[in-house]
Amino acid sequence: MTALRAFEAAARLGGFARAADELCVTPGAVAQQVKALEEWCGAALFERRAQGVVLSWVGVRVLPGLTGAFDALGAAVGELRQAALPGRLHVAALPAVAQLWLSPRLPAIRAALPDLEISVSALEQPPNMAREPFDMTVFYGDGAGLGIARDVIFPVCAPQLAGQLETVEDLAAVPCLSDAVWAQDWPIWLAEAGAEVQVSGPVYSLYALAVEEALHGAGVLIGHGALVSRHLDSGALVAPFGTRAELPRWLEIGVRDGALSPPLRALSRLLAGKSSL
Amino acid sequence: MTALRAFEAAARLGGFARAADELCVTPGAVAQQVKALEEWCGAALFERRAQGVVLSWVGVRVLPGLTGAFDALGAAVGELRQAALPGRLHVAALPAVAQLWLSPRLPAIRAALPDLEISVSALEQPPNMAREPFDMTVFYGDGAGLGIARDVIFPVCAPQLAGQLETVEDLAAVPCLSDAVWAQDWPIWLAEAGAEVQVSGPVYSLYALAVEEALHGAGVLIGHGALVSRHLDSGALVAPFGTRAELPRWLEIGVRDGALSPPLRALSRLLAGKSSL
DNA sequence: GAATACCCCCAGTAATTCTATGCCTGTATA
DNA sequence: TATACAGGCATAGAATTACTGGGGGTATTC
Repeated sequence: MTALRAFEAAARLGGFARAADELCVTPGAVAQQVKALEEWCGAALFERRAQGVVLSWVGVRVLPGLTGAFDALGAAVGELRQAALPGRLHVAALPAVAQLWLSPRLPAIRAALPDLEISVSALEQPPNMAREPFDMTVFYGDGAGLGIARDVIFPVCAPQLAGQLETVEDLAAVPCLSDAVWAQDWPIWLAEAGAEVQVSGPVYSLYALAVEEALHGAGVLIGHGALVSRHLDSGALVAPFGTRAELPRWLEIGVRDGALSPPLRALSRLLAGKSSL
Repeated sequence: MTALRAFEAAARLGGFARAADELCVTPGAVAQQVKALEEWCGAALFERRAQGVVLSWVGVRVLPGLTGAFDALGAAVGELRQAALPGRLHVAALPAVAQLWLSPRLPAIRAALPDLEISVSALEQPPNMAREPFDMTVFYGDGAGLGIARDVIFPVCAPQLAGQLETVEDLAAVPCLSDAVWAQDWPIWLAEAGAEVQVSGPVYSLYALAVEEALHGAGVLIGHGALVSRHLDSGALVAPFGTRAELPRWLEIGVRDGALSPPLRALSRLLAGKSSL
């Protein structure tokens, strides 16, 4: 059973490490389960190569059925959760999105939809909606989902720091904050701005933390439109330069395939409709 | 996961005890799993009544999807086993059938189909083919499957004992062997024979054991046609009376729904074709 | 009014699964 | 050519999970 899950994930994702990631276990655990399954059925499911594993013929043959079965199981579990407590919604979002975009909107949404109980989980990677018990996701994606806003980046900083920034080249003289997983943001924007200057500064593992530091005047942050607009509106942050770089990705809402339940439809409408905030 | 299995079985079979039976665990284990699932999803899946449990509205709603998902999983596992080792067949049969009917036929079948590796498991109850990894079952059923022979019962005994049996009433004077799960055999046959006589004798939990005892002259056994015909042919047992009671059930072969693999087709043809033996 | 057939609860135990570690192999980098 | 690195293997011990076995309760059945 567990072995089937491990095999399905490894086969679908093409590696034990990735499967381990999805299943939230160590690669060793996946390897063990796959090996147990191979012993049970008496045939090799993968060919082991130095650079990873590739599906054997038997594996190729059984993967579609297995994937379909697990998807059906995931759908049944989702149906169970919804039938049990129709007003409960569970949203998964990138930590930065959850804290900087979703969280400020929740009070108004909870007031508008008082019968809903909305839970939020912060995840680094978008979950597999067909398997995990989430009702909605808010992540940056390639535009396949329900788009909220294009991701645009531009430097932002506390107002008192903006006086030091006359030209783009002045950035070399101040700390330039950035996020670890979005390490390319500064180079991309600098290229867009046509600047040759090298910038440097502290790197944060949590974007919200970098925003916090920028609010306190710790440096210039490379801001993401949707995540800093609130502070731009309030004046707590300002954008010292006019140049904006558009990234090829959108902040978007994802829902399970199939019929949207009324509460889910109401929530997604509220979230998508307020994109201009 | 385990909880989903437990719930599905309990809901489908209408009781924790029956589910426990199918899953080969104690009823307490099923109750625990179902309770855990109810706590996880936050709604009652069953209504507890004194005479058992009945599905709640939520339970009714999610059962079909869950059953379908588990069936799909079972089918995928079956596909895996077959793809891994196409020549391996696993037959489930009633212990008596396995020992007295199937086992004598296997040598000839193995000779005819040398590429097949045929395993046999003795089970008291027919397994759920959609879930358990069996390729074929041989049980007594109501005629829905591939019938082999109608179940007929009649007394049989060792030849030296037959001399003591002039009339049906003489049965009261000799030990009348019977099987624990087929306790009604003697009353049914006696009613068919129109006799008022009361018979008694040792009861066996294993029909094959009762046959063995009858061969040794320990008493008169209520014989099942398919299970004693071999000994009647060899003369090791004789039927002292002409009356035969036909039971409303047939010895029959069951296979998974869908396409029969060539090895399975060959095996079922051999087994069904040799029913006259 | 016993016997039966269910299910509930709890504590201890048994089984499974996971982590942690060191090792190996082939690829990519310097 | 040397060196890091990514991915998988193997084992033992640890943690989690699931199961058993006991006692108890409540309706139906004969």
